[in-house]
Amino acid sequence: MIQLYSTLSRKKETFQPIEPGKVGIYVCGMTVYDYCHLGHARVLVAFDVITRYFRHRGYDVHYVRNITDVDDKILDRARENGEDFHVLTDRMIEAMHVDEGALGVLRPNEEPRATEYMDEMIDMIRTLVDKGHAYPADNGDVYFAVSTFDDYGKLSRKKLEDLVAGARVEVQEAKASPADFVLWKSAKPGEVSWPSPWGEGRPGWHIECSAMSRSRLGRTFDIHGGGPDLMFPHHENEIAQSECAHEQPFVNYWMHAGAVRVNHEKMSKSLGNFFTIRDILQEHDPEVVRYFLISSHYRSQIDYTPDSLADARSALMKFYQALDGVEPAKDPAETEHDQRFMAAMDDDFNTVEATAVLHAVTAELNRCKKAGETEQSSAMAGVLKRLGGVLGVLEREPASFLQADTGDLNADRIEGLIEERRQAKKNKDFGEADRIRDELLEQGIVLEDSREGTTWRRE
RNA sequence: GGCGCGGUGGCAGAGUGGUCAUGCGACGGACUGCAACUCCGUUUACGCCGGUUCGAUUCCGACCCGCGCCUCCA
Repeated sequence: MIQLYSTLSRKKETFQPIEPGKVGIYVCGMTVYDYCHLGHARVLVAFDVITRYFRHRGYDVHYVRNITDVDDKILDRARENGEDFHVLTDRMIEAMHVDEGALGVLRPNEEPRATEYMDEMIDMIRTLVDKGHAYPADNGDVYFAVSTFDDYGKLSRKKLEDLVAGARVEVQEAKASPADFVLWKSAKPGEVSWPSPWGEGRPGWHIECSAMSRSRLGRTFDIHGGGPDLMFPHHENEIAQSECAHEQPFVNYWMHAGAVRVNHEKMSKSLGNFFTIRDILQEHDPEVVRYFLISSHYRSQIDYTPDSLADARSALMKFYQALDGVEPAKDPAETEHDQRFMAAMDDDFNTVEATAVLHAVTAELNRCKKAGETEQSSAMAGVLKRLGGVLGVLEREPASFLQADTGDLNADRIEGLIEERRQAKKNKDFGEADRIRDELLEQGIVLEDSREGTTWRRE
């Protein structure tokens, strides 16, 4: 039984799928006007791990993650760049796929784009207008009337009175109430637009997720996820739209990832302190970044500091060193480690406890290797690969991690020096042997002698 | 101001009403030509004050501190 924390109830609940053995999950993805940053990476990796684990547990997962490819920020950026907005969004979507691929994020089953669902959105807005939940305003916009939905605020636990009274809600004369939000924005001359019963315009941000999730997963589905800052207003508004249009529950479980901070400050677009995935991958192995992200619970806040990836690197180094030189068994028998791993992941996807299991397996693997128990070593390596695979790590050959990016000091040169050193050691010229080792160490190459010979890795 | 989350050992970071987190680091030992890796062992925790309890880091209340959302943001 998988327990997961639902933002709606603010507690862990036993996951009960609508259809036995199946999971429908919708996650709010990117607005594609810029490169993905670490906050995106966190959401991408969190839900990648969650879907991988559901599959590991035998569920048939239908994972939908949308792409917002039309909105004010996109249109503004395209105008600044002097390009068609489609050119911008296509480029950013491609970049996103490259970035998430580097982080080992598997592609969702579907990635619907807002611009492909205009008819569905218009249809839903029409339903909301017909039912009296929405109204066309004098300025040509169509707004959702928040006061018509009694449950408004149930996800974010906000009271409508507070929102209306709050000074930070945009004052917009066309709205009947300050808390109302836009479903359809009328276009000014020359702006990108689509035809609608209310005139030329474009959809508001929230309606796309209501329309696309209904189209891909149905009127009620299992899990809806997203970043922490989407809870309000975005997810709250999605609930209002969908439940008013359909008169049935929208989502059974709401899941939100924790925020990413940078040097103790929230990372955000408005603060301009965000690191893109590309920036980070300039200096760090993508698997290290992924491991860093799963080293904390997906709901907790994490703080990214320039050297916060060092721990993640050490841990992966340890795993890969243990795997090095062992042929992993293909499908080893289930062990108590598997049991412990699943118990951890069943408990709201506790990747931290799960990585502790990885360390336990590694320690056992090292003991077996030391004792020369080839078969047991192979089995343990197989278990380590299997469990790592559920988290999306340890899927490479050890050498590709341990010896990655050697720059101008290539493998042939390193191995040549190792051979020179071997000769020196044979002649008991330890001074020369140490000199070669120090020379390599200065360039970040660590040598490790064992009975079988000398191996090397990046520091 | 409203709503919500959190304060764990040198650091990172889980978790639990009463024997272990885990990793990094430190210390001791084994291994090694010396190292590195690995193994064995040791070490230091639960913001503050009350309450409930045989017993609380874990439950309850107050307090202090930090953070998030309330505005585009994952």
